[in-house]
Amino acid sequence: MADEPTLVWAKERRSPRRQAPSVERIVRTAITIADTEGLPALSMRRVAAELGSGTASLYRYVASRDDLLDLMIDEVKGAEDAEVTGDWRADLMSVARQVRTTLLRHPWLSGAIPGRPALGANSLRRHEAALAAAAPLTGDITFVAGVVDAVLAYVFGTVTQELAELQAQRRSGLTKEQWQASVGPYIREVIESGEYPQFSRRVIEGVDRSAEEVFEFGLGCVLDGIAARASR
Amino acid sequence: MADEPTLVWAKERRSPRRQAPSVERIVRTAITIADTEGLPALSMRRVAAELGSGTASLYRYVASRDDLLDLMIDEVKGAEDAEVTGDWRADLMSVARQVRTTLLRHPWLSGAIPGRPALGANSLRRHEAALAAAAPLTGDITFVAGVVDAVLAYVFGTVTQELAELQAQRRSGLTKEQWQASVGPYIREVIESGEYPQFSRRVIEGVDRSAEEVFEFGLGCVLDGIAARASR
DNA sequence: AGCCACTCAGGTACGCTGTTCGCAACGAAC
DNA sequence: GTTCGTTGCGAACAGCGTACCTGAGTGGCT
Repeated sequence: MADEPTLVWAKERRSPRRQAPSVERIVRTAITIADTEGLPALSMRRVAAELGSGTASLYRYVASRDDLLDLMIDEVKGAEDAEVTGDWRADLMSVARQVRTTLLRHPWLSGAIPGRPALGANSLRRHEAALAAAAPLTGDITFVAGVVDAVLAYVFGTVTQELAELQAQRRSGLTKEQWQASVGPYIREVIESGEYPQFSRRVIEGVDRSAEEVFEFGLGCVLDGIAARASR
Repeated sequence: MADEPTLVWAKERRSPRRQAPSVERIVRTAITIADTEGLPALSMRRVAAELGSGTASLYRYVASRDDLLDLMIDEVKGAEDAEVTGDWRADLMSVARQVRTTLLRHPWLSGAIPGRPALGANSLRRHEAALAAAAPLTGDITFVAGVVDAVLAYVFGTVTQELAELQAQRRSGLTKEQWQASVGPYIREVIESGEYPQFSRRVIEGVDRSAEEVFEFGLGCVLDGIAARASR
């Protein structure tokens, strides 16, 4: 302390060793960024900036951006927690609805999942819960597995469809009105071409059901089919 | 009003007076690159190199990489061509199988679709075909639309699951054996933890069915469910 | 023939990305 | 006090999408 530099401003700014960004903080921050700004906006620099740390520091905790995505996916799946009542139909519906909510709450999720096996702890827990829900159907685990795969596949598929328009809208950077104004004429043109009679009927005559109703309808179909097969 | 169309398909193609790297050649080249090397390897420079042209030249025919992806998706869907016999079940199965084949033939497809509305000419044609296939079920177009959405959602979902492991394997750059050797111990550990009894049963007792069988089983469920709901 | 208007290929450059390397600063152990 | 492993991170690299601009080539006009 004796020979402290006399001029404060002559001192270089030594790195004050900021607080360490743990894996969990990194993942959580990445998730909020992806939630609010979309997957393309999620860069390592962006995460580091949000955390107030250096970019390179992240690589002490996460091997790569790809790994970070894997961690994000599993983290987000951890929010689900279904209880098993023994009524396979109700339980599977509950699992399906939870998966749907998660996918909708994190619009980037459906785009991040393809190409990655779901082997994280939370993915496994969810899978386990789904299997347990379907287990009362039969003792044949192969059948149960098939049922679970089918239900989860359906859920992922519908929600992906449901999100498509929303995502495209966001990507284009337009407001909802601007978007519809730019899509409308194209659709009208398609209809007027006369080449897509069923599609036209769907657009014109079809009742505009909410995404939730569409989801429940399809889910009902799948579960009905399962019930039919199980009782054979 | 400046009606700048946001949809690629709404933009009319300019007619190149001179023969040059046309849109079709660009799209086709991009598809082969994505097929053989994966989506991440698909860069504008890579496409230009393959075509023997300058990178910047591509932008005369394609507005952006994103637009190129839209065009690729629609191009690839053009290969499908289902005929309608009037037997809704057989016809829907045929549509479903064709969609599956397409998704498998182009492993990048399932990862490129999320976030994009399917409004291209070929997407519409396929949707039209699916609606026509389901039309004999009932006169209620809303019901028909729901059915088609459910079936296509299921197909997309299962194939995405089916591709997950394959894609991860490719991403890791390992051979099939190396991959299995690296995953195996982890799975064993998961099983031995005892926390996932149903999952363990599935792995140990479950019959290992082929991807095709899994697909057909789930498809059967969905169609059975539809049949049950239609007859009510 | 000479000129203009125009199209279009493509080199260059900018700002961004993921990721690596090596150094500086620290806490603990000796 | 010295050493040593650990940790934060500035700087740099290769590669990306793409906007800008130059120059070459073409067709129609005078």
